[in-house]
Amino acid sequence: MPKNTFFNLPEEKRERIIEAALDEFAKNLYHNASITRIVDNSGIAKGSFYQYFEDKKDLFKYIVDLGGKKKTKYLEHVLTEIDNMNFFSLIRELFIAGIIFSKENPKLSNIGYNFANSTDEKLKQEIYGENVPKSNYMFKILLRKGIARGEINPDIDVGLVSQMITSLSISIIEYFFKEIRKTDDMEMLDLVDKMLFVLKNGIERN
Amino acid sequence: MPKNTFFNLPEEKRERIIEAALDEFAKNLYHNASITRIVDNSGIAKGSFYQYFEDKKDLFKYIVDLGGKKKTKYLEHVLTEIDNMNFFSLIRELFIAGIIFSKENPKLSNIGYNFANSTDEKLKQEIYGENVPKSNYMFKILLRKGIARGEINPDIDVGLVSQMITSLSISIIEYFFKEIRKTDDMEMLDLVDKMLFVLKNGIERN
DNA sequence: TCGTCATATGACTTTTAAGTCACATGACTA
DNA sequence: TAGTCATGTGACTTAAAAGTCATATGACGA
Repeated sequence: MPKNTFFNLPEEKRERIIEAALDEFAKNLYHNASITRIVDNSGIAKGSFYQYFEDKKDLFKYIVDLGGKKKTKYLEHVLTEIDNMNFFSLIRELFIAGIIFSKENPKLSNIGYNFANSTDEKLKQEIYGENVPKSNYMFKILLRKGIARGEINPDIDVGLVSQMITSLSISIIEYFFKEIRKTDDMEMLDLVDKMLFVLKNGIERN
Repeated sequence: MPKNTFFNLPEEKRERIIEAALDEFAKNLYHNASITRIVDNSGIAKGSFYQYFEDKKDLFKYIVDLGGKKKTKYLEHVLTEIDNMNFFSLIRELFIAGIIFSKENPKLSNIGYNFANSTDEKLKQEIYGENVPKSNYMFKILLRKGIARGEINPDIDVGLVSQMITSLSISIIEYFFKEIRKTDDMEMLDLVDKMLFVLKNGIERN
């Protein structure tokens, strides 16, 4: 947790520091990111930084947490509908919310994605603590509900398929940024629907 | 390219250096990996290292290339069958070959995977040069052939689906290591077939 | 006006890395 | 045997990072 001094700062200054940190951590993985550069780019003194944060990890955890909370905000309205919508509609809304989050918060999204994929398990433990994000787990629950309701083929391997969907949910964001970029939202919705069609029906010609 | 001195080394010593480099680069991303540790762990002097390699990048490129060539060896016998096998059999063999490569070369596989996922485009350009691996592209070709042969639903978005398959081909390796680990090969084949079933038929209950 | 306290500062210390270089070694040649 | 050349060496140089600390500032209350 940042120190009180950080939260006492005038908002404009706090934003400047967060912006510089987002830039730095979006461009560099944790170990390669430089506090010196963050400090230079936000126009504060090195010493001041350590008035606001315990250390580099403290800042990084703050940023990762910001991202997690913000992403949760994008997803939560979907998850309240969990008992009112069928499986594929839920997944559709989750994918869309995920894409919009990444579109509106590209740096936060990038930082979270890179960190989640990093292999430094010790650092992950320190940063995530109890809050390890497990989208796998969420999809497992949704799949089980879907099977119970008769929407999903009960013969599937739920563990494997939830991993597949997790991986597709990331993949669609990558594809979106790589191939579509400055699109109108219609194209994005079209992409999501195409992916869901494949997930529903497969690609074999019948 | 390593210098001639490196290739003139007795095999045992060369292997020691490669082993130490694999360890280091598998544990740490490029920027965080330490030549000093590689040198210590392989029992050679710092100065000797620079007799063998131009610099850190030279070694890393050599290791990444090793991985690429080795992986190609695992895949190439499948690709010679491209006109004799149907789409799903080809994909099946490619997935299996990929898993076996990762199983038999976990460090090389890890290094390649992490590097391919890294965001340092400048470094990627320097390391890959012309040889940027594009498994997407391979799947695109296979999909087009599959559509031409009437095996694949012609309405799919080939670009999107090839991205999906690329992502699944990585996902299955992750799942294999996470959930199955010390398996007999039957379990692995079962996993591949389950994933392919979903890709073929989707998960919706009919 | 004076004193106090939270905040601001940047030169400094320490650590760790990549890469260099003057010199050592030892096998093979004339 | 003497000389040469490829190879081996580790202390050294340079660079860049995280984190520290003695000191400065300035707002506010008495």
